[in-house]
Amino acid sequence: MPEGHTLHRLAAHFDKTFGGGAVRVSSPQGRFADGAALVDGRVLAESEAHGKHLFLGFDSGAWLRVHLGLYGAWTFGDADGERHLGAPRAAGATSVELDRDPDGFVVPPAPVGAVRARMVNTSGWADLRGPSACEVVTEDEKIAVQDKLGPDPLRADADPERAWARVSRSRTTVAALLMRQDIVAGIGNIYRAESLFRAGIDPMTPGRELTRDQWDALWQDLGGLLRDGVRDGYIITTRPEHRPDPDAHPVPRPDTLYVCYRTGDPCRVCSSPIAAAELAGRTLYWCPGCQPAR
DNA sequence: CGAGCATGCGGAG
DNA sequence: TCCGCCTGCTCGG
Repeated sequence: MPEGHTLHRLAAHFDKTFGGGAVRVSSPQGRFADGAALVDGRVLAESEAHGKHLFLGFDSGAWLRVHLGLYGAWTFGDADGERHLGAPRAAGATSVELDRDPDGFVVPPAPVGAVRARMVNTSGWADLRGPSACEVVTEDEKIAVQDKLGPDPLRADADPERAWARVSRSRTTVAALLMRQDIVAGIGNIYRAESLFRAGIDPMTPGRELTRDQWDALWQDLGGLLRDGVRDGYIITTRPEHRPDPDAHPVPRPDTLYVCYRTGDPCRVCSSPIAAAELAGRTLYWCPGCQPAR
C-alpha cells in the first residue's frame, strides 16, 4: 500500500538487506537499462524515504529515486522466501532454494512480468514492477525533489509549522490539502479520509477555517497512524473499541478502516451510511454523522 | 476473456 | 479539471 508508511518500510528493508555491500542492478524489462548501468556494482550506502519517494544512495554519490505511483511494488526474495512491499499483490510461490553464481551473488528466479529494476546481492534479490518513477539522479537533483516536498510526519526533520503556514492561508478544502505532497508528504487517499474521520472534521472545510488546535491534533494523529503503519505493515486506523473483536491480532482486514471503501456501510461509531464523492479524480470517503458540515 | 478498479502523479487545456 | 500511463487483481459473462 504505497502511502508514506510503505516507503519508510522499504527504506528500512533496503538498509537492512542491501545496505553496506555491493549490489548488482539490472533491468530485465529493459526500460531502466541505462540507469541500472550507472549504479550496477556499487555499494548501497544509504536508504531514505521522504513522503512517497524512496531514495537509495550509492557510494558513487548517485541516488536511485523510486516512486511507486498507484501500481508499483517491490518483491523481495531471500532464503526465507518472498514478500511484497507496495501495491496489493497476491503472495507468489515461496521458494527457499537460492542458487549462487561464482562470485557468491544470488541467482534470482526468471523475471515474472515486467521487472523494471532488479537488485541482487549475496543474500537475496529485489524486483521492482510498475513504478511511476525509477531513475538515477545526482545528489543535487535528489535535494531538488525533496525541496518540493512538504514535511513528512515520519521524518525527524519534519516541521509541521511549514504545513500549517500553507494550510491556514488556503481556501482549498482540507481534504484536497492533505493529498498535496508539497504540503504534507506521504499522505494518500486512505490516511486522508481516515485522519479526517478520527478528528471529526468535515473534509470540505477550507484550510483557513481549521483551528490551530484542529491542525495540531491532525498532524499528531497522522504521525501516530503512519508510525503504526510502519510497524504493522498495513494501515489500521480503527480503535479497538470500534472493531467487532477488539482483541483480534492481527486485525482482520475488513475491520481496519473507518470510512475508506465503506460506501453505504454503517459508520462504526454512529451507524450513518458512509458517504463517498469523486473529488479531483479520487474518491473521498467520510461519515456525514461524525463529520457534519458546519 | 474483457472490463473495471486501485493506496498516484504529471501534463495539457 | 481531465486524460493518460504504469501493472495486476477481481469479478462478471
